[in-house]
Amino acid sequence: MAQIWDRIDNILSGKTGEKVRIRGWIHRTRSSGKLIFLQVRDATGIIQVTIEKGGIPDDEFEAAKKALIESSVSLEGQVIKDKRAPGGWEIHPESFTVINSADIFPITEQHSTEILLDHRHLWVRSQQLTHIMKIKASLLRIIRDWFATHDFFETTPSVITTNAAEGGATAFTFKYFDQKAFLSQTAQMYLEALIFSLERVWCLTPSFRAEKSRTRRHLIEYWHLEAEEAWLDNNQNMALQEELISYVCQNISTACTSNLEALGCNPLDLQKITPPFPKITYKEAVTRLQKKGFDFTWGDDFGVSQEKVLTVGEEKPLFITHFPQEIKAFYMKLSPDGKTVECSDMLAPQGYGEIIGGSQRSEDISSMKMRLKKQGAKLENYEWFFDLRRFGSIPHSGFGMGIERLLCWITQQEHIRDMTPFPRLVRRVYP
RNA sequence: GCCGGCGUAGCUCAGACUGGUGGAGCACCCGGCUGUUAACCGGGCGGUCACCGGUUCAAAUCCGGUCGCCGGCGCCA
Repeated sequence: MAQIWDRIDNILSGKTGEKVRIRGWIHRTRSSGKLIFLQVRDATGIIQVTIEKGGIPDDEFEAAKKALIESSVSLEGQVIKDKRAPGGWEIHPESFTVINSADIFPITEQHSTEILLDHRHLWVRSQQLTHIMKIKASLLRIIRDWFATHDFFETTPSVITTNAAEGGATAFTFKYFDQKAFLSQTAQMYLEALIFSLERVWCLTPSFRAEKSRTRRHLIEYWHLEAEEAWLDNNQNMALQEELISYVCQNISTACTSNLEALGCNPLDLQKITPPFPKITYKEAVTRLQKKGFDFTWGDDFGVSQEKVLTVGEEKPLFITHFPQEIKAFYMKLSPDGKTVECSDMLAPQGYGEIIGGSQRSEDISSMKMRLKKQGAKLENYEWFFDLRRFGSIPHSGFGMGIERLLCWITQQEHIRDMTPFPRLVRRVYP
């Protein structure tokens, strides 16, 4: 027999009739003897259920009174508009069933970071993480929309590889039958191979970095969005990035208004993110830092304090272009000056850090080989990559974005670990 | 990898400086309460003071070591 269940968000917006049937979990519970107040949660919201002694059969009343937080329940009753109820609406049940009477829930109002991470499988039920996961789902949907309407093909490269593109020292290695392989740090090289048939490609894959980073901006495993575009130079590459980020911010602002507000964000701030974004060269950034008293010379890379100073007061993300080749990857195209590369980092405002790194790609095999040798890389692993320059090479560019970094800035949260349900951190791989 | 902080009841913490019979709030259980918003009131349950060693008549407390967790930096998205 089919039963129709009402959604709590519909009840709270007054869209359902007077009699409703819901199922969910007890979020909070209070009792004053002959009156029980339950906050019941489903995937769409929370509503107060008020049960009077005598309003339902006595055994159901006693079961409801005894049920602890996170017990699963179903009930049927009248919807009443009442100012005293959180949300303005409540249900007065005629029948009430405890599906599973929960054990004592280990997470209470007071809790340390450690306990929350140890009980992550239960903490994912929290309002904070629920709002973030809903926004993340919207974020991914909006990104797919944008690429689909800009002539990109979504592709599915492997996350198992023999080249550690970022140098090798920070890649996870594992036994691949009788060979050694790495967990991917980037899909970029594979995307480059795909532009020769598809021209504009993108992908979303996990990337893995075996760096012992202990910061609020790092995950060992993160969702990496990467795109590669045939025929585009670095300026056109940046134009794509600012369009994409703006589109995402505009649409998140309207699609996730209540979730953003629940997290303490003002959705209108995201409306202000429109192209173009400010752009400065690495050289200008160095000058700015020196003027502010930093002991910083050409060739140094920016640390956290430098990034904060450069982005302070900015509403929009900031592009920094043309870094010295020595501090950037071997595959970036050398600029005409011979010292810098055609690249750009997009820094989020308020010190949320680099959210996108992009560049025009080198087509010069010998210069790439020279730079790889300096890193001590094994050139034979890159032969297939050089082949891409031997068979119809063209100008092309691409970029990579950390989804969780972007989400952390959009939701203005403290720590990147809350941007993913089961964060993998240096000292934490369970649960 | 470097620097710093923390570890006491299921949870959050006080007690440590100045060694002398381990505490509070929350959770949970029992009782009371028909409008609660982290409800409230009364009672109860609850401990290898992270672990190992040392000093001492006596160690949660002082000393040494180990382990675990958190924060920051570096590296990066």
